[in-house]
Amino acid sequence: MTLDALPPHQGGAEQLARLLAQALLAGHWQPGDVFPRELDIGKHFAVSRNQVRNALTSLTAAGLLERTAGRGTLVREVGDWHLLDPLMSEWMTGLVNLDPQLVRAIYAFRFSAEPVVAGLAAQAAQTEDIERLESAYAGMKSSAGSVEARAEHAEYDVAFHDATYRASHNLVWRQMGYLLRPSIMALIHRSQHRTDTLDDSLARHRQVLDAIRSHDASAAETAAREVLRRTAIDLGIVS
Amino acid sequence: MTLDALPPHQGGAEQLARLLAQALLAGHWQPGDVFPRELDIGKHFAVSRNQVRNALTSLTAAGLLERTAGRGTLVREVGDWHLLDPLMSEWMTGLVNLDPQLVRAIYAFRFSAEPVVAGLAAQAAQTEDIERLESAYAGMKSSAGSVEARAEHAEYDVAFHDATYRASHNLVWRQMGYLLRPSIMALIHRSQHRTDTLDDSLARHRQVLDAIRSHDASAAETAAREVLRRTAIDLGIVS
DNA sequence: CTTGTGGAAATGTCAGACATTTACTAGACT
DNA sequence: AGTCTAGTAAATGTCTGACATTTCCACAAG
Repeated sequence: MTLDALPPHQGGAEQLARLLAQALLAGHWQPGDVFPRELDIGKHFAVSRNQVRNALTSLTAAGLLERTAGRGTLVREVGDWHLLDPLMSEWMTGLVNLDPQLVRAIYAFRFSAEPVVAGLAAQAAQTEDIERLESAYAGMKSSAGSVEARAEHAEYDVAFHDATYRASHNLVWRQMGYLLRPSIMALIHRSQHRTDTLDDSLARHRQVLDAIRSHDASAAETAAREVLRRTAIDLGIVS
Repeated sequence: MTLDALPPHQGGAEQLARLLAQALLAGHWQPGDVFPRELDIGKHFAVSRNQVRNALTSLTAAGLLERTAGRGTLVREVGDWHLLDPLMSEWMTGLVNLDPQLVRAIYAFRFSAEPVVAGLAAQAAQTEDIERLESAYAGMKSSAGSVEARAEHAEYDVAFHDATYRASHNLVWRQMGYLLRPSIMALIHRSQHRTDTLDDSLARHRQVLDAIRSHDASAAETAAREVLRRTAIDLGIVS
């Protein structure tokens, strides 16, 4: 694989990093492939070697690449990617054709984890957590009608789930909020968002909110599972 | 806080990063404090500005620091730390006096997550997963007797739990194996490792192994909970 | 067949100058 | 007095060129 298929770029090393990362995430290179050399990348995109090195440092930290002096830069296999790195979430979020294997893996994780998190949230939620959830829910509701507000709706959707993770009041679970954004964005992108499915999704979110507000852990668990079942349908994972 | 209290260092930027990170993790600086300037760090440790910048890049990527041109380097608050970053695990592993709040947070996470993971592992485990678990269990057993083999025992303990996460065959859960090392190391460091508690721990691990081997998800869940109850006692979280 | 030696090619490191951003200070003007 | 506006200092960010180090490979000597 060469660099020729990649679009031009404009801006600093972060833009370059995003560009290269998304090419990797889209599978333009196979695991074990040698990645282009620093100087070639710099020449192709007309940036300094510094910028290239900064970008590659990010990709290496995210587990996408493996660099060794003398040998060059190799592409690591999917199992080694740091899916929980916030940078990864950012890169995945803007990607339209995310690898279906990844989408399914993230969904499977959420399906096993989020009920537990919702249960913890029901136990640990404070007033401010409830307020965050209510505010996000209200946003989802108000942006549910129009088609052009689907980006806004997605943001509120992300905010709702992130608020759930934060409400667990656990430092580790809280970190995983990052993972939600690409998952939900993929959801929004694939689903048609017909009015009935949106209403259904909204109702299920409300169940979660109510259960957490009344500190009912087991109700929160089952309600979270129901939300994710709806998600699975919209993602095309089950029918 | 100044740099004077830190031990000297020897080696590349990674060593320096570890040193500074461990100082941060130990709470030598408060959130919001200004971190020493690049040139001062370089002067103090007699390294080039490049090394310092490389080290600080790692700390920034891990969410420990926030850097802005003109203002300087600030220490971020605990909630922003990327606890799931593998580098963080590496830094925490070698730290003797880990913040008890962190130890408890990681333990609470494991207590809520690991039963689920064990359940998934029971459903998804292949032959090679079982073999990994058995090999780790055998290592734990063989190194259980002697006191001087406690480091070796810890490695097998880590390997056992890591194998459990891997056996879930989920790309996201698999990433979390990193988090186990500092947790288990803290455990080893604090517990006296008397023979009876070791035997008890071993027996509970065996329950998990058996449940996964026989693909009994709910048995694996309860067995994992039992392992973690033993862990909680040894960590001094409950009595 | 093995071993060693040299060179090519890649990433890693260094040093210095310069750019950019930020915060603060002093002064002019109203 | 108060407020806006240069101007300056100080920090991180960037560029450039040279050099160091590691790795691989080819080729020749034993």
